[in-house]
Formats: sequence, C-alpha cells, structure tokens
Amino acid sequence: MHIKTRIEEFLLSFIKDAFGQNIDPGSILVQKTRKEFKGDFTVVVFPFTKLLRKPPEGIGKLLGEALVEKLEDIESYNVIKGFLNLNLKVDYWLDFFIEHHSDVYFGYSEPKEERPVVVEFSSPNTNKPLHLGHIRNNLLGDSVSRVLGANGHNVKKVNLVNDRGIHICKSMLAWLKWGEGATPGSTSQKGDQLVGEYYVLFEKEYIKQVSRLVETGKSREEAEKEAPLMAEVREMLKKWEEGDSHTVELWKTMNQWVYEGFDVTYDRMGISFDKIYYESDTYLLGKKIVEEGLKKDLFFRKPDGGAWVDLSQEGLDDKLLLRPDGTSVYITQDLGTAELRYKDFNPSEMIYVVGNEQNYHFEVLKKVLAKLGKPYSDAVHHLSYGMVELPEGRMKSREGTVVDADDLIDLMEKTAEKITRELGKTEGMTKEQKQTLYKKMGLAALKYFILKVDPRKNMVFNPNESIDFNGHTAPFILYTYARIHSVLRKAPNDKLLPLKKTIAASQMADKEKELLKLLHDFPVIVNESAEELNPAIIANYAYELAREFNQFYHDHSILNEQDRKVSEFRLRLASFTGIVIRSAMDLLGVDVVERM
RNA sequence: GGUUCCGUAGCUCAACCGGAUAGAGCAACGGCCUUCUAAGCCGUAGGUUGAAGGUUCGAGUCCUUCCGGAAUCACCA
Repeated sequence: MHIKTRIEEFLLSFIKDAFGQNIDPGSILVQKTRKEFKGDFTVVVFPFTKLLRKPPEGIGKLLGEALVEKLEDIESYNVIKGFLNLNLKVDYWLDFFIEHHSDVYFGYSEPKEERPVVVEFSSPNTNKPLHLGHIRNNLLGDSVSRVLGANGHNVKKVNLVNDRGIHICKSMLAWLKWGEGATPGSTSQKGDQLVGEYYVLFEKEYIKQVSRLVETGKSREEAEKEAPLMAEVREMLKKWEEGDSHTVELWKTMNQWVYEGFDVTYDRMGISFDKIYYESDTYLLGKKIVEEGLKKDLFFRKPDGGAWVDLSQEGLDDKLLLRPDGTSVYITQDLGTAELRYKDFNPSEMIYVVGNEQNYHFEVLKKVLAKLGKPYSDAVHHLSYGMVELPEGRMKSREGTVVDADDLIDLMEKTAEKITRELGKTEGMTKEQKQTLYKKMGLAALKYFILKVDPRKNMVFNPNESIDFNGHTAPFILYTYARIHSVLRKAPNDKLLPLKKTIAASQMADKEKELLKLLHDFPVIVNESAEELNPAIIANYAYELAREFNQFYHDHSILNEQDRKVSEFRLRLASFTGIVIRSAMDLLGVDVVERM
C-alpha cells in the first residue's frame, strides 16, 4: 500500500479513536511537501479545526506525535501554520530503492482478468490524407491504450474507417472528370495524397459553380443545392448504394490507394490496430437497429418518412436517425458499430477518441443507446480532445491551411538531422544508425509536443516556428537517457558490490534523495494517467524526472567518485532513472536512444 | 439566440479536483566545458491568473454577473 494511503487511513482511525469523530475521508489531504519546506509528505490540518475545535498548530502537533509513534516509516515532523510536514526515515527510501531499482516493469500493474477495454481512435475519412489534427487523435489513442495496458487492462485498439458517403464520392467524381487516369503509380504520389487532391479539386469547382449561380440571382442556399456538380455527386452516391458495379469498382480502387497511403503514415507514426472496422460494413446494421427502435415505438416517423428520436425527456431536441429516403446519417452507423463492437469484444468499456466538436453527438449517442435499453450504453466513453489550431485560428482544408501529417514528419526528421549534424556527436555511427536516430528523434519531438498538452484543451501549433529540440521537449528527455547510457557504458565491468544499506543517512545528498522521491512517484503517475485518460501527466512527469536527473548529474560525479559505495549507489540510481524514463516514454509511444 | 468548453509571463504550456510565496520551457540578458554527452547546469528579468462581486480559515480552481474566444444546436461526417 502506498505510504500516502497509509497515512490517510491512520489519521482516519486515529481521529475516530481519539475524538470519537468520524471524518470525511475526502477531507484528509496528504500531499508531497513543497521543496521550500523540510519534509517528504504534508498533511493539511485546516479541515480538522472545526470538528476538533482546536487551533491548527495544536492539531498538527497532536497528529504529528501520533504518526511518529505509530507509523514506523515516519521519523519526525514539523508544523508550520496549518501544515504538518512529515519526514520519512531514510531506510524507507533505501528499502524502496533496493526493491525496485532494477525492475524494468516498475510502475506497471499485473494484467487483470477482465473484459477488454476497446479504444477507438484514428477514424479517418478516405477522401483526404491525414493532417495534424489526425496526428493528435492517433497519438492520444495510441498512448491512452498503452497507459491502460500498463495498468493491467486488456486493451483492444480499433479503427473505424469512414469509407463511404458523399464526401468519398466527391473525390471519385473529380477523378473521373479531370483525373485522366492518374494513379499513384503514374504520378509517384502516395495514394491518399492523390485522392485528396481530387477532393480539393471538387470543392474548388463546386464553389465556382455556386458563385456563378449566385451571380444569376439565386440565393446561396438554392445555388448550393442546384449546382450541377452536387447533382452529379448525389447521383453517384445513389448508384453506389444500389451497388452499381462501375461505381463500386472505382470506389474500391480509390479506397485501396488511400489505404496504402495511410499504411505508410501509420507505420511511420508507429501506430497499429487490433481490428479495423469499415463504415460500409456497419451502416446497414445501424439501419436495422433504428428499424427495431421504430417497431418498439422508441422512435417515430415524421410525415415525410424520416425516422427521429425524441430526446426532450433527456433535455435535448429531436434527432434525425434515418433520412426520408431511408439512407443513413452519421449516427446511424455509430449505432451499428457500437453494437458490432460489443458483440465482438464484450468490453467493459468502449472509449472513443474523438474531437470535442462532437461532444453533442456522443451525448445523443449515449442517450439513444440507453433508450434502446442496450446494456453497453453506460460503457460508451467519449475521450474528447481539443482542436489543434494555427496562430490565425482553425485549420481549413479549403483554404489550404492544413498541416499535412507526412510533411510534418518529414520536416521533423530533417530538423533532427540538421541539429544533430551541428552538434557533431555521431562519429563512429553508421549511416543506418544515423538515419534511425534522425527518424526517432524527429518523431519523438513531434509526439511529445502534442502529448504534453492536456488532451481536453485546444492547442496552438505555429508552422513558422519549428518544434523545439531544447527545454521541455522529447529531445531533452532522450538526451538525458543517452547520457545515462553513456555513463553505464563507461562504468567498469567489475561486479558491483552487494546491494545493502551501505549508504548512511548522511551520505544521501539532497539531489539524490529528490531523484529517488520522484522515481517513487512513477506508479502513482501511471495510475493517474489511466484514470484520467491523460498522457500529458506522464509526459510532464518524464520531463520533471529528466530535469531532476540533470541537476543530480551536474552536481555529483558518478564514475569519478572515490568512495566506491557512493559511486555504485549513484550508478544504480542513474540506471533506475533510465529504466523509468524509458518506461514513461514508451507509454507515450516514444522510442528512446542510447546515443545522440 | 440556446447549450457546452476555454481565457494563467511577450509566446507555448504546468499548477497533485479548495491548500503554503502561481511554476516550467521558448524568446531576452548574464555566468559555467583540460573532469562521466553544454540537446546540459546556474542566475536576472518577466503575473492584479480576462473584469467585478460572492462563498470561507484559504480561491487560478467553486457560485453569480459581465467582457473576449471556440465548439455545437444539419436530411455533413
């Protein structure tokens, strides 16, 4: 049991015994002591003052005495205002060190016997290449999956590909009209990039048509409906739904191009899935579910034939579930995939990593599922994340301001190469090793840049300022790791002294203890990150740990230390830090490097 | 207009779900490499936490109002 919990539980029972008062467990607050005060953990005693009717200093003293007496690990205490600072015995920290310092799974929980947790992320449309927004989605989904796995959950990563619908037809139609038979092979382009160009082309031509119609005196709304291109693309969608062989053939071909392109990008990002769903496979099931709901009078038909659900009881409006012509809308297929996913995995939880622009959609989805009496309606959890914005605002594909995923990764790799060359520390490395280094470094910088921000918040990316490689960044953390490994490589090969409590209290320097305390936090961090589905907690922890190590490294020599016991203690401490840095970075999906 | 979310240093982000003097990085300025990797370390400067009230021992955090921004309220996905 964690020392914090032990302190909390002790206080709870102590106050009950001594004062006959039951205290709200939530009012007991044990936190790490701030650096400017002496102590390891701090109890805030203000909450007890009212109940016990004593001044805070008195209570602090009383509780401090009791803790020192009854909890073996606590050595001493001091009280400042309403804060009770507790000092743990040095042996507590050393025991912790001895037990865990070489454990590569430190911080990870044993796998639990339980139903799986399904994490859906990525969910691309097959009409355009991935951009920076998708990168955030993919990195979050991947990292959250890793973090949940580290907490013992049985995680299934799934992708739901949006492979049908009018937007897909737009690319197809434009390609037919203006493509002149271009293929990824003939243009040596990635398939997703190629298809994306035709989507943009469609939009351009469509806007031209609309504005021409507006000039002839039509309202914008009329113009948008009547533009010939829109009519053509509607016709194409209809043909697709009817199974027209030419249309379906073209659809298959172009989607295949896109998938091949996506695979390259996923591979570069180090993203993979346990199962891929296609909307074209699930939307029919969604329709069936809506039909069932209609039969049970949970939903209703409007005079034009559209199927609707009345959510006024739930505080929302009516919501369309099927168009009057019977074709499905977005939520229709989500009902289908939820059902399918539940049958496939029998999950305890279904997490959807989807942008916060769809908060309302998921609210509706949950309520519709509840109305249908689906057992998994409570299992649906929307991991809602904020948009990635440019300094001038949102990325807009029509205005060509999207930051392309492949381009950005290229840029990061090039920057990594340039900086590495300037520093000139890679003598002796082969060409392949250097290439691998640039790739890892560039990707690490990008991933960290995105994951260090609280997922719920919108974030800003400025394309004109390249992502930093100094300071609060992945390269800084990787550099720390490389430094550690440099020391480990240079350490003498002699057998280390047996690990005993050879370090006396007076010998553990402040920086060593601070480092040890931080390492001690790691399991709590991993747990918290999972509970909040927030990788940023791990990212920020990894930075703090690296910074603390660098201070320690700066102040104390490891290999040049004359006292062998001290030298070996520091060597093991460095190695332990390396293990935790690697684990933390792994949870972010970032590879470490041993040289840079 | 209704609903929801967000306003923290010039910029990008933290702040342990109400706790001690709001912390980092970047950018700026000044130090530290004959010693384990200077992608580092140390220091200086930078804040009325959008504004005003309120709740209490204590508010960046909770409540109210206002200001500013975003998302959504589609027979788009």
